[in-house]
Amino acid sequence: MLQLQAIREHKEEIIDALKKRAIEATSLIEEVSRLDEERRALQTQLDATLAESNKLSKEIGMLFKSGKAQEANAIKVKTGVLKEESKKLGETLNQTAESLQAALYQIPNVPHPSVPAGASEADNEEVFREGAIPDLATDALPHWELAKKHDIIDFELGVKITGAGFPVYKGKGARLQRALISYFLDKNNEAGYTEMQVPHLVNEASGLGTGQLPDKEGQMYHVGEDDLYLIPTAEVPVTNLMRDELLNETDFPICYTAYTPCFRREAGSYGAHVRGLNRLHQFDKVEIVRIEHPDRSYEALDGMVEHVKGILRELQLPFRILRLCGGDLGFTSALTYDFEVFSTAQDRWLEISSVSNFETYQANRLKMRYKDEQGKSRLAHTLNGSSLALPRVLAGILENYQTKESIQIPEVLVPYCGFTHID
RNA sequence: GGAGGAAUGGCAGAGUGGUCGAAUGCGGCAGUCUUGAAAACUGUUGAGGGUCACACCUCCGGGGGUUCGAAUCCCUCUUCCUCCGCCA
Repeated sequence: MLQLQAIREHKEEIIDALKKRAIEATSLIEEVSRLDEERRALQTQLDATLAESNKLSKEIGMLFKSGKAQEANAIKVKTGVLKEESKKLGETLNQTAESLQAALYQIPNVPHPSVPAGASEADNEEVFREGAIPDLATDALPHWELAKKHDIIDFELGVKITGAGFPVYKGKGARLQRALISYFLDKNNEAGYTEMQVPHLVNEASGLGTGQLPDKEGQMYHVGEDDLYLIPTAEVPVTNLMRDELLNETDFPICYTAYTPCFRREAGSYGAHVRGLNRLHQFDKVEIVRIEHPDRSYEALDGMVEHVKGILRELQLPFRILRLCGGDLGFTSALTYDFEVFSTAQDRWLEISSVSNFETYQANRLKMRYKDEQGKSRLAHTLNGSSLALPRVLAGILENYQTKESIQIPEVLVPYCGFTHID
């Protein structure tokens, strides 16, 4: 959620910057401004009424104490009127505040100056590329066929017990998954991220805090009976750890990493591009989250990008980094870098990590603040990134490391797996 | 699931229906002392709205009610603690 003060002070700049997202926000922003002014006017009116009422109440107290009950009762008539008045004003004020909130929820974050304008992923900007694309045999297989050939992932079995998009990992497939999780967590720990184990279900307040609600409830599994949501990413529980916290400057940076399964309904996405591991309802991911001082958040973002780079280098997977254009940028993000691994057998790039700076957008909803040198409370910056998402890394490994008869295990993973190849 | 108790500032913890945004301690900040630090002493220190700045308003877990007036009384929800039941 954008800060009202920012909208008051930089209305034109914000409207202008949002054009990069290929949206025209003028009317929404104007609506917010109007409601904001209305709300403040009502608040002032209500405050004055309450002030008057408070004053009279005190007088009544004094009069009763000195035995002047008759005078006191005379004033009571006045306070009765004021009470009616403030009740009405309060109701109008609440309605206006709710409308204001609703309008604010509809405005996405303002893109960072470096974000290229654009309507779709076609306008994303490649900023980095590394790693040789392996020269595979012409009959190289996509991962879903490799998975079947080596009997390491069973999609049909998942369909039987749950439904499409819930694969069952078997034998060395399952062990490779576990190896990847441990390896990622170890790398993140080494880089200073504190490992956390968090709940996989969250309440509504958490979903609102990181911005999955109120807009994207269709993407989350909802447990109606208990009104809880299955997490679509560890970002939600981990970032919400600091919700409603008032931090000190010396607390920064706060760096967390967590492994969790992620649950996504992915309503309406079917077809060839979602085959195999490309898009799942349940998948594993290791996430990194940072809470930063506003002055250092972009430095931190660069650090996170370098960190993820280092992991992909060790895995020796060919990858590229994209700076997302406005149209492809997530609703809450100010700047996002996507990492993509080249899947040789599918001849396409697969997104495996997304590293973002949300600036104060999430912190504003989360009421995540810190005290600055002057003792003023200010909003912190939140960042997160996948480090890394398992299925597509697995797809990349299977496809890029395949030989005629087996799949080699990347060297760094061998100590974690306990085997050197899958045959 | 059943029966009791509790929820107060960054933390701990008092609180009589009006003078309570709230004692006290710890912590934080500033100062005195010191070569410096620690200790001690002095002062200061909740959050949000609003204002150029004041004024003023709101907030004692959430919501509602009683009252001229609620941290304090009532209802309700949530959470935590104790006991019982069930149980990985």
